[in-house]
Amino acid sequence: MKEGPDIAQIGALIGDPARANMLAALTGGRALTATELAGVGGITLQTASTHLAKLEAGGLLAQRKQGRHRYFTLADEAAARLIESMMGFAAGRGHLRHRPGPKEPALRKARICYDHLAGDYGVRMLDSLISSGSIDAVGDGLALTEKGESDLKCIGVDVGALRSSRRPLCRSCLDWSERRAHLAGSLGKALLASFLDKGWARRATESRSILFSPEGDRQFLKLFPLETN
Amino acid sequence: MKEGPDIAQIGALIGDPARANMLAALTGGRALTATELAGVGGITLQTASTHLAKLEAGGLLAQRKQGRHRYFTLADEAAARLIESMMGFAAGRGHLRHRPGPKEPALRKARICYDHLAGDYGVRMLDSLISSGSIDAVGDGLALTEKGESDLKCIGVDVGALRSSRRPLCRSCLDWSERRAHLAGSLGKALLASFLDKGWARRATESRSILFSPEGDRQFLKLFPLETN
DNA sequence: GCGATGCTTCGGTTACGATCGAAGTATGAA
DNA sequence: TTCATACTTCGATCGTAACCGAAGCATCGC
Repeated sequence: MKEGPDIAQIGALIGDPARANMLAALTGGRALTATELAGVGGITLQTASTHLAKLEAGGLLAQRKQGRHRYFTLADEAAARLIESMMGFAAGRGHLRHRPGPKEPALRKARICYDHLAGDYGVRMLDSLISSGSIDAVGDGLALTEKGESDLKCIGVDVGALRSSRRPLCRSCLDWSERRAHLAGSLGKALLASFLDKGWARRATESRSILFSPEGDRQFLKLFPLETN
Repeated sequence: MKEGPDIAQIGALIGDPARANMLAALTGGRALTATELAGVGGITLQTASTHLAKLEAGGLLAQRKQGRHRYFTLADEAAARLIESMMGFAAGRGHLRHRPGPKEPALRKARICYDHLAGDYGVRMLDSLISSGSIDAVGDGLALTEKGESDLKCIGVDVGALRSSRRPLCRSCLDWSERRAHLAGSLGKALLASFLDKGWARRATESRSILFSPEGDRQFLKLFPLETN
């Protein structure tokens, strides 16, 4: 025994409620200050400071000093994916932080997941891309097809530029509210960015919700129709 | 805030060293008794009993009563993948339970990861299957090709039977010692089973190592040659 | 039936870490 | 320089949960 990686350390880091709340908040993709994170954790600034130091030492967070503020984000995509996968598992086992029910319908409809679209709309988008033949669900993974590449160009997403990054283009991410996969990876990020850019939707200020305008809603639903068979 | 799944609960479950050790031991795929798990956790039977009850309540473990023994396993593949992904993350951040170095070379060479082959040999096998065209690494996932299906039939792995199960055929799993992917899923399981079946290798009794016989070693290396370019 | 083994439950101790008040450091504004 | 804001470090308190000894069930072998 005593061989292999030590999962107890990160487990313990995530295992504290205040820290878990901060991590969950950072899943929103925004950089937050220590004071803001103390708020979401429900603790004082001093306590938050020690928590944040521990999370950073554990490799879960990264910080960037800017003036007298200190902005925290999840350390990288690996950290984000770990938190997301824990959320998926927890949701599957019914470990929820609130009484179940439609507490936050907006959140279930569309929200941000690190940097891409999740919730009902996220799942619908991936389903639609697959049924239209833009994305191949082959084996356990996702791959963009040639048709998909040209279709996306029409919406204004330049796939070529995305390919140059080291980050995978398509990645499937388990949605905790829908219990199904939605599209992550640099393509997922670019798509969400384009919706925001077009003014179809905007980020809520206090929550992870993505709020679609009536017109944006119409466009989105037209662009990603549901399979009808 | 307070929306979404509660990751603190499972985090705390995994965060205790004794529990983490037990979970890591169960990654070996074998069902273990409460007494055995108390041993790997370094605690008394009473303490282990309460830990195991908590892990089961949290949905991480399943138990099966057999006579006066109580056998524990990871609850399902989702639980196993969660533990594996935490191991991968922990290893990437240098959180190891022992002083680094070649402590357990056998373990790094070949070991069991829930139910499939991991370590150097596991990574080599997947690389070889990809470069021979048996498996397509498309997008972020893995898919068996027609060539692969017929090739595997020659080694005595019946892919048709595997397809009928709900479990995905190919799945990539991050190897914590090699920091690269190896093959999981029902195909990964079937391949390891066939090696054991053929007598090429056997499981170590006290560790997660897979021990290849000299002849098995030869056969394995011949069957899965390394790309030489 | 009896004793032995495997495991659980109970009770009490103990230690670790989360918490906050208070004081200290750094950056910016005036 | 002085004051204010953002954050860290120190010190002390306090609660929770890990832990084990002892006792209680359940199952097996005889």
